[in-house]
Amino acid sequence: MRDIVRIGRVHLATDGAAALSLRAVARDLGVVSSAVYRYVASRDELLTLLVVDGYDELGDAVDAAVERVDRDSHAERMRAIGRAVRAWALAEPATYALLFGSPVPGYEAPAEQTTGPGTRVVGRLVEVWEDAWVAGAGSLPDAPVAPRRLARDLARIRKQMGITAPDALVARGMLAWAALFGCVSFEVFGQYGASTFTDPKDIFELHLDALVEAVGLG
Amino acid sequence: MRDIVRIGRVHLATDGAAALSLRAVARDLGVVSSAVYRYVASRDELLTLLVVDGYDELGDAVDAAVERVDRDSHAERMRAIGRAVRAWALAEPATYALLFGSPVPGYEAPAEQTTGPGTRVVGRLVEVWEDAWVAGAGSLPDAPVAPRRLARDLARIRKQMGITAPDALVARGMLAWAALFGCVSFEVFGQYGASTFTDPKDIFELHLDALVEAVGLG
DNA sequence: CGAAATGCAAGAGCACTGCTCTCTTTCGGC
DNA sequence: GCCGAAAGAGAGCAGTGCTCTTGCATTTCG
Repeated sequence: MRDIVRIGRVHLATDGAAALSLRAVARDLGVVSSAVYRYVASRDELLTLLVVDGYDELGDAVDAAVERVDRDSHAERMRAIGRAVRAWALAEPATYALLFGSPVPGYEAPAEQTTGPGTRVVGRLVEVWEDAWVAGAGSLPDAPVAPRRLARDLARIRKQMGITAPDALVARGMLAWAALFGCVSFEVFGQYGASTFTDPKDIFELHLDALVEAVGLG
Repeated sequence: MRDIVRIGRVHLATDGAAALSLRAVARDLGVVSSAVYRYVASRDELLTLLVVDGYDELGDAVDAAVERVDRDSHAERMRAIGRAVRAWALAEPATYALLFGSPVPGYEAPAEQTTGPGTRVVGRLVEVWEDAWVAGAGSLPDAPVAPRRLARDLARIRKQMGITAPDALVARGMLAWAALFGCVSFEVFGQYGASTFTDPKDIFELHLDALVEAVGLG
């Protein structure tokens, strides 16, 4: 069982998500294909196991990185999260693609199992921003955001996550969140072009600075 | 031949990229599978045709949108590009996923055919920023960017694309580019969560404003 | 201690996939 | 009318996900 996930991860890293074959996993396990169906209901369920596994690993990496930084250094904590996401994504591109790339066709990750681990990263980000806000370290206006229905949506989000930070910070946070994964995806998926940068980390650090500034932690 | 691409697009939209089957396309075409191989060398080549097709369609959509806006309204031109990308992505999620999502396993888009159409969107963005810069409409410092090797990379990019705008604008432009696709991907791939926003366009417009501001066109 | 019940893996089989090969039909130019 | 090129048909190979039945252990119960 544990072995199935382990070998599945190897295949995922080697051949990618859509090429994940239960038969091949069974072969590597030295067992016939029907035998693994005793432990895993379907290929999709194996995919779900790998999704959860990936979210957990990313979450652990982010947790470890953020805890190494002083709790009062809000900007640096945010940078640590960004760097951890990027480093993990570059180390595990196939798993990253499974989590944040195009959905695998015909496969829908069951929400009850994946939303928990899936929100760990954004949860950490929100934690940092909220900390900065209550410490008075932010520099964003606390005026409510423009369209009223959007303000209502943001109010609901604030309530759900227990945030006291104002609309502008929540909205900017979502942008920074999406932008962070946009940058990482561009780099992992090679959208920038092959040899554009001598060291891609340079431009990432610059972007990270801009995102820190965008949420008022400059 | 044209029919193959046409039906391929239908299947792409219906079942997704990895489920694209040459046999199914042949069936819909009322022809046996081997007959399709007279026109398309492999499944990967069909995928490449669809990639080029998708880039072209997105490029056309962006071109049409940006040309409807006055050439001097730089911020509004940038917004038009962003809106066009989002609208097209939501209308053609499968093709969008093929272009900007996880790479299809075992398939590498041949650069010589795809880089041309693939750079149309970013080319338009660069055009807008460069226009704004030469018109003196930007509000970004023109100090060179921090690490020297990054400055060299950016200088090479400027030369390649014929840009006169300073490092800071080029770097911020790349961030805005990645952030734009990050936002769109989050929305198309459902990373935000299912029913977070009453109208997702609200938050997108807000993010668009922030990106316009980030490149100094606020 | 022997028998029954249970757990687990094997193997065959179905329908599908990409792709290659050979055979046959069809159609246009001379 | 004929001949060659073009294009579809069909069989076949190796792979896939998944189901079902069979057989072999081990464990539990009478």
